[in-house]
Amino acid sequence: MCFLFVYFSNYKEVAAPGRLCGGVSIHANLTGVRPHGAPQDSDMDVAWQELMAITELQEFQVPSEGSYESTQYQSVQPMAPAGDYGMVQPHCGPLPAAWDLSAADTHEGCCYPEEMSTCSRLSSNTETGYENPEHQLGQRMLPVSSHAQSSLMSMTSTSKGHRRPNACLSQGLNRHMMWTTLGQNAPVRSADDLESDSGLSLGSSPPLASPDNPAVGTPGYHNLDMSLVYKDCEDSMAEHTRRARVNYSMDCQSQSYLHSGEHASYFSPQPNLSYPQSCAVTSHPVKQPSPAAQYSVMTSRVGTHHTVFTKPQGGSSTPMSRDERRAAALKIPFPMEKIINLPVDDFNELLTQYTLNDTQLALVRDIRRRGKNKVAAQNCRKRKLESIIHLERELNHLQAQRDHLVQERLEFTRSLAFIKCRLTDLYKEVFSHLRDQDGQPYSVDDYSLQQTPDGSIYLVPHSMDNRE
DNA sequence: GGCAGGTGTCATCAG
DNA sequence: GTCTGATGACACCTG
Repeated sequence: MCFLFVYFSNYKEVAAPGRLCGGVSIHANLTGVRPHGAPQDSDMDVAWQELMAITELQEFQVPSEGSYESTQYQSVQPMAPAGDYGMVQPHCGPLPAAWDLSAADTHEGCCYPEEMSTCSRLSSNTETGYENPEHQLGQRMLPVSSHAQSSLMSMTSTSKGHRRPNACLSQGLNRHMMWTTLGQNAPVRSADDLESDSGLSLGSSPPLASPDNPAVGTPGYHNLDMSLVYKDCEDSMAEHTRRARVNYSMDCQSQSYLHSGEHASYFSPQPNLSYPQSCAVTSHPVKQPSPAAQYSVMTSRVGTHHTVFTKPQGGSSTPMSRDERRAAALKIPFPMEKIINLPVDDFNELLTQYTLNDTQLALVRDIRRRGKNKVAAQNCRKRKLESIIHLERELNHLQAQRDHLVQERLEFTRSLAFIKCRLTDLYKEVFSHLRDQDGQPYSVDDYSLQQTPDGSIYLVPHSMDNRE
């Protein structure tokens, strides 16, 4: 046995809004005090008649002037930049001559004295409205009448004080009282009057009166659903709105008629979708950008950041939303922005400053709920899209990483094959230099080279390999 | 008319 | 128990 020593080489990552502006009120409309010189358009008349046909609405009495006139201006506290209420509408066309509000008595008892025609307001007093918070603060009105305040407080006192002033109002007996009071002449709606997406909270609204729902018709629970009130008045307004869409030349009139022009900026919980869309526009509708793009984040209270959306400035021909129409119909004495965006404590405090009936309170709470949910849904969808984008980016990154690893494995495989080939060549070369005692070369078939731990290389016959 | 995207609303759940 | 935000589901609208 010979010993050979062979050496191998090695391979080697968001105020108080303060004083508001005046305007023609739904109250005036509903009580038959048609604004002097109101538009005579037949469509307007139809809408008017539809409104007047709502007996329930006629029954709504504007609370004593003390409760509205003197209290609605009472601000809670500075809340939002005034300009966010979007009272500046530079593109408003001429006010119809008939709308000389100064001569109209419809302001008396009007729950929306702030809803003066945007056009006339702009022409007469540009500082009115929300543009000037300091001015608004200076115009705070007298506090709520003691009667109104005490009555409401007595109804709403809870263990949480102002925290939930009317938690008991939106439920239970008070609701029955409400239907009893309001349900005497509820119109019967046909099935096709119902919107499939009614927008009414089932939890806060009474059941619909229908043959299928006999319980509703029992004494003390008259067949009035809030949706009837909502629906009937909103139907007429919606119809009006649809017509207004068709005929833009009616815009100015329609806004004055239903004060939608002001409502569009005053009652809209959503962005005002009217941009420089002048009343003078008479034909082509203006393409509206995505509402989501119009939301903005603002600070409503000093030191506290609240995410709220604000209304873009300007615009007066945006159709009123359902909630806007409902709020208008029920004479909710504060803007949608407040209803939706005020912190809960401020919101409850606001409610204590007005005398609202159960229907109004329920509507306000529904509006607040829907408004907040709307924002939540928008945020949710935004997060969803961002999440999708993030996942897509991560997927792309992981695919790239996978491709890189596959490529790397391929290179390692090639390298390994090369090394094996090289080793085979060296093996053969070593064998070619080996000779036995007789000077004869060793056969690769009969012998193999093996290395010991100490680095020594041995020539081992296959017969010995088999034994091991 | 069908389709896709956007939006509002409701129901439900969790904190 | 109530309130509120998040979210799925649905309906509607629009291009």
